[in-house]
Amino acid sequence: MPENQKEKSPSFQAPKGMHDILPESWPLFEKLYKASKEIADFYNFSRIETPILENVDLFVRGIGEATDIVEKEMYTFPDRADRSITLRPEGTAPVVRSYIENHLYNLPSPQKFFYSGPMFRYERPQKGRFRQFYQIGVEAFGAAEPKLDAEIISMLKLFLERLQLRELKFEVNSIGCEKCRPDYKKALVSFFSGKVAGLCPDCNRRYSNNPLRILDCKNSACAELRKGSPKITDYLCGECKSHFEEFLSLLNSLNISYIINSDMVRGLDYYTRTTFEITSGHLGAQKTVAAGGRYDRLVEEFGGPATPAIGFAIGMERLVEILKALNSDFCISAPKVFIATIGKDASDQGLLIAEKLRSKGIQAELGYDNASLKSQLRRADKLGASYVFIIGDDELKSGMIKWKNLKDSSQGEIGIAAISEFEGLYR
RNA sequence: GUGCCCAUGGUGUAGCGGCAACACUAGAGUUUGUGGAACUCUCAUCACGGGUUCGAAUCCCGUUGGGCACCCCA
Repeated sequence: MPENQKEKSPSFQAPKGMHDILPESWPLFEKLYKASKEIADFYNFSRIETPILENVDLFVRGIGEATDIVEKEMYTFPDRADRSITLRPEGTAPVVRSYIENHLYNLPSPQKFFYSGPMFRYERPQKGRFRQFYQIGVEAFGAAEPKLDAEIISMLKLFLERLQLRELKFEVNSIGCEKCRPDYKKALVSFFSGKVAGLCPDCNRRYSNNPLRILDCKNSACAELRKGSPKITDYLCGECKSHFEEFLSLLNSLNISYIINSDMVRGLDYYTRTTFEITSGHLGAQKTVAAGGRYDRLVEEFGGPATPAIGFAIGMERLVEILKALNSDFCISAPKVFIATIGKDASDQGLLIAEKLRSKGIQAELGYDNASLKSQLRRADKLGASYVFIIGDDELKSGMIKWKNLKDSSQGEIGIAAISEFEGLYR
């Protein structure tokens, strides 16, 4: 930066609700990626990556036309050939699309996938809620039995435990299938039919649009009015009921503590039977850290063979927020050696030595711009380097480089040619 | 999309109509080649745009961004 020359330039900002992941928090994101890859391997989930852009219809059909996401939260725009393109607001519909398009159902069943990447929702930003946010997701196709549901919850638990997160709440529910849910809806509507006047304006809208949503309204009047309302778990058909019961009993045998929240409703239309949500007390209103459920009808609805499926997604920023709150240690790796040089010739020699060391897998850093030896040492100290090599005219002449151990201040000399055998570098 | 709150160096704050201050961080230096301490110096068109005023960081309007809650969700 040239001094005294401040140019008048427009002040750019990241778009609303979008943020940079800076070097200081990247190690935490990396920790999540690493842990997810590890766990995915244990459970035989393989990596899949879908485009960030999809045709708008995929989400309209998949998530549901009347959902908030589709109605008001999608980034949808025409491309140059006037196709309607959407920045993916979630990961399940794209993976289902890929599963069908690439005929992955011809591979041995079940097929299990995981992915990670940015999602986009045009919402009002808040702590823990962004317009571009990152998710790690998991989808498993081709197994209907509750064993898979329980296994997936267990997988999620193991992942969270890897990150030392134990104070999380597991909530589970079953929202039935296309056979039993309509009966429940009817029962719910008739329960509320006499009470509509007392419900909040939002719930009046829900009453006709999506009565299930009245159940998780936070308005106290609505909470009062729904006391004694019919529970979905009492209306499950025989198959859904035994699926749910078996699922719960497997969670018990796996020693996973959970609570049944029969008011938990998912905002995406594709869910059937098992749904679940993991919440944290460390976040504000946006406390859901991971959520998912079964979607046994979606593959068929998209034109594929009837294939039961289940999946979940983890909100990375929210998890990172918790890790930060817990002061989770993460280290920025320090160079093993800092090469301080005096003069142009030494500086060039320093680059050669650094490159030689790096090619042997040793992390090395250099002084730049002819900074004084003092300031180079100061920087070496701040970076946390273990050793400094000092190269000046004398050293170039004699072929012997000075080394200094920054931890115990010991010093010594070593020949330039023998530098990569310097034993301190391998401790 | 709705309601409320906020915006001063890189960070955290003070200033409340009259010379923009403090702490920390970062960079440079303290007589010529040795870090961590001390000291010195450097780093702000007070988020942006307009208005009121002799005079605005301060008062008013708008914009942008952030936060809390709702809606909804990961």
